[in-house]
Amino acid sequence: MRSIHDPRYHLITAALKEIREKKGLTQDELAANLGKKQSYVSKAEGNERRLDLLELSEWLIGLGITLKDFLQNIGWLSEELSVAVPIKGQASQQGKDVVQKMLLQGKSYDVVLKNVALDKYLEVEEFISNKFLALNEPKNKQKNREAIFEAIEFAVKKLPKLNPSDIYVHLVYRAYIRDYKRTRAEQSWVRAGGEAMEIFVEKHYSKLLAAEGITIKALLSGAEKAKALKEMGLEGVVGDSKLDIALYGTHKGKQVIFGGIHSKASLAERVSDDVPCSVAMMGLGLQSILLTFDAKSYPPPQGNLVTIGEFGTTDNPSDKRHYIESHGSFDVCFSYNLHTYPSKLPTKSGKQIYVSDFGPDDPLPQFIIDGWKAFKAKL
Amino acid sequence: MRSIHDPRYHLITAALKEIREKKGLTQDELAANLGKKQSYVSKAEGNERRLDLLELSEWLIGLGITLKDFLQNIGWLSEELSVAVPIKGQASQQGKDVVQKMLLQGKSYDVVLKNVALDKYLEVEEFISNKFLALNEPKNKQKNREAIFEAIEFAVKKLPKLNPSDIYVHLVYRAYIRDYKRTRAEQSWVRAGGEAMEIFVEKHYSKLLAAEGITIKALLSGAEKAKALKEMGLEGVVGDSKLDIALYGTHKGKQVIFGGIHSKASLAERVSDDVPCSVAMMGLGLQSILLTFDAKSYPPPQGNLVTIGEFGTTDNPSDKRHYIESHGSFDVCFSYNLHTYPSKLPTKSGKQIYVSDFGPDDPLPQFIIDGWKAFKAKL
DNA sequence: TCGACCGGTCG
DNA sequence: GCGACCGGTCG
Repeated sequence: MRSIHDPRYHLITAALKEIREKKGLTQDELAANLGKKQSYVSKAEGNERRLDLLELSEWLIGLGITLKDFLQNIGWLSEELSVAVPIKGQASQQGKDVVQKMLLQGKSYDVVLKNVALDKYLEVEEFISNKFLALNEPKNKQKNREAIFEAIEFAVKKLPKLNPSDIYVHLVYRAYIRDYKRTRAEQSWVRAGGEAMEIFVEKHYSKLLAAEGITIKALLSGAEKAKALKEMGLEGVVGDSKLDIALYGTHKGKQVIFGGIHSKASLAERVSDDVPCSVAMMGLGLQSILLTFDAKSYPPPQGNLVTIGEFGTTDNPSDKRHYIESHGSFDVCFSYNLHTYPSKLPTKSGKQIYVSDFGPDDPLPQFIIDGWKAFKAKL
Repeated sequence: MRSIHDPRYHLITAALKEIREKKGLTQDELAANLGKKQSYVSKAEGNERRLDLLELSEWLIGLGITLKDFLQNIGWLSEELSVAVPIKGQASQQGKDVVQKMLLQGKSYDVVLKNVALDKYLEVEEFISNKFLALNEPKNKQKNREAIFEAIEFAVKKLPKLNPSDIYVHLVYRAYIRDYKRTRAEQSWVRAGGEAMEIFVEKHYSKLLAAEGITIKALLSGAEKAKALKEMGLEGVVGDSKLDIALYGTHKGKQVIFGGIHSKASLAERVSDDVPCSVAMMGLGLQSILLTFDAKSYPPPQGNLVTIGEFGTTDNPSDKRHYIESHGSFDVCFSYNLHTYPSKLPTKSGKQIYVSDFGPDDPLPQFIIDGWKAFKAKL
C-alpha cells in the first residue's frame, strides 16, 4: 500500500490543515512562507502529493510550530509525557458526571469528575487551555500565577459542585503540564501553582470578610511576610517563620492582625514547615488556619489518579491527620477535597479537619469571623 | 531542489543505516521486519527512494527504536532537555581543572571542576553513566538509591580533591537526568538521590567511627526512624519528628543512642522541617548535626551553574545561615560544598558552619567522637 | 503500603 | 538576588 492512501497519513495532513486554519493562514500565505506555489499546499493537504520528512519539517516552520509540538499534537510523541494529561475534547458525559480521558505514557485512563455537565466542562477546558497557551507567547505579559489563579477562579465559578481538589489537580495542574512550554512545566507549576492558590483564597473570601471589617491578604513577597510576622510579634521568634495569608480586623479605625492562613496544595512532609510558626501564633492567641486542596493522587500503575488526599481515614489516620487531631498544631484544618474524611468528634486535641468546597456552605468564613470576634473581645 | 538530494535528508538515511548496523541487522532482516523486499531497504538507505513520515515511523518500529529517540539522535528534538546535562566525552583539561561541557536547550555551557585530572574524570563519567544506564534495563534488580550511592562513592574515591557538592550535582545528578529513563528522572532523583546521600554518609564514616565504638546508621524506613526517635525519648514529642541518620555509642555492652544527623542535599525552605526535631534533641542533650551538600546552583540564563550554595556570606548571611549562627537550631552544620563560607567566629548562637570534603581533614568524625565522649561522661 | 525525598522556577 | 513553591517516585 502506498502510504499516501494510508488513513494514518491522512491524519497528518488533516492536522496540518487544521493548524493552518487555526493560525488564520490561507493556502496562499502558507505557500508564500514556504517559497512554493499555492498548488503545492493544496495538493499536499489533499493527499495528492506526498510530503517527506524534510518537506514536513519546512512546512512546520512555515506554520510556526515545532516538530515536537506537531508530533505530540498527532499523538506520535505521547509516550514521552509521563505525567498524566487530559486529552482535549475527549471528555464525555456519564450520568451526572464527566469522564475525562487522561493520557499517560501512551495509555488512556479515565478520571471521573462528579457533578459536572459536559458543556460546562468543555467551556472550562477551553478557557484554561487558552490561558496557559497564551503564557507561551513571547509577548505575554501576564504572570504565571495570575493565569493559574484565573483558571482556578473560572473553574470554581463554572463548576461549583465539582470537588475543588479535582479542579486544582485535574483541570488546572494537568492542563498546565500539557500546555505550558516556556520552561519546565512541573517546576514552573511548583513556583506558580502554590502562589496562585494563595491569590485565589484571598480573592475568593475578601468580599465576604470585608463585610465584617476583616481584610484577608496573601503575603506574596518576603517583605510582606516579614511585615505580617512582625505585626504578630513573631519576628525571629521561631527561626524564620512562614505564613502565607494574613488576617486583619478593624479596631478603633486601625487594622489589627489577628491570625493567618497556612496554605498548601498538598501536604507531604512539608506541612511540618508551618508547624513552628503555627504553634507560636496559637501561643499568642492568634488564629492559625491550615488550608489545603489535599491534592494527592497516585498515578498508574500504583494508583488510579483519584485525588484521595493524604489524611487517611479517621479509623486509620495518616501522620498528617495527627498534626491536627492529636498534636493540635493548627487551630483548624480546612480541606477543599471532598475525598478527605472530616474529623470524627471529639478529637484528642480538640482541633478538627473540615471538608468543604467554595460554595455557600463553606464554613471557613464564619470560622474566621468568630476568630476575629473572640480576638477583639480580648483587646 | 528535490529533498531526496538535500544533505539534511542524507543525515537521516545515514542515521537509519548506522542504527541498523549497530543493531546487527542485515538489509534482508530489516526488510523482513517491515514486510518489504530487501531492495526497499537498499534504495531508501541509498537515497534512491524517498521515505515519508509514515514509512519512517514503521522503519523505526522495525529497528526497535522510538521516534523520539531517533529524532533526538539526529538532533531534531535536542531542544527538549531543559535541564543542563553534561555531554559525554566532551570534557577537557584546563590547567589543573576539567571543563565539563553542559547542554541546555541546545546551548553549551562550561562548568569548571577544580583539581581534577581529565583521565580520572572520564573514568568516573563512564562508571556513573553505565550505572545509571543499567537502571533502565528491564531485568535490573539494583535499587536506584544504591546505584546513586555507588556513583557518589566511586567519584569521591577517584576525585578526592573535587568539591563534593560538584560531585553530587554535576557528576551524579546531571548524569542521572541524562541517562535515567525508566520514570521521570527528576522526580526519581528526588526520591532516590536524598536517600543515596544518607547511605553514603553511613558507609563513608562507619569504619572510622566503629574504631571508637560508635555506630552510624542511616534510617531508611519509617520503622527505623520511629525506633530511633523512641530510643531518644522523642516519640510523638514534636509532632512527627524527622531524623535521617542515628548515632549510637557502646556503653556497658549496650548500644546507646546519643545523637543523629539531619541530611539534606540542598536546604531551600526544607531545612525548617528538621528544626523542631533538632531543637528537641538538643534539649535532651542529644547531638544534632546538620549535614548538607549545600547543592544549589542556578541554571542559565539567571545563573552560571556554579554550586554557589544557599548560605550567603558571613557579611551578607541568608536566612539559612541564621538557622545555625543566630538561632542555633542545630549543634553544628557541616557543608560539603567548598563554595560555602564557613562561620566567622564567634557566632551569636555559638553554633557554627564547617566546610569540609570527605578527605583526611574532615572534622565531622572528631565532632561525633567528642559528642559521644561528652554524652558518655554524663551517663 | 503511604511516607519523605529535592531543585527549577520566577517573582 | 535569593526565597519558597510542590508532586512523581519507589521503597
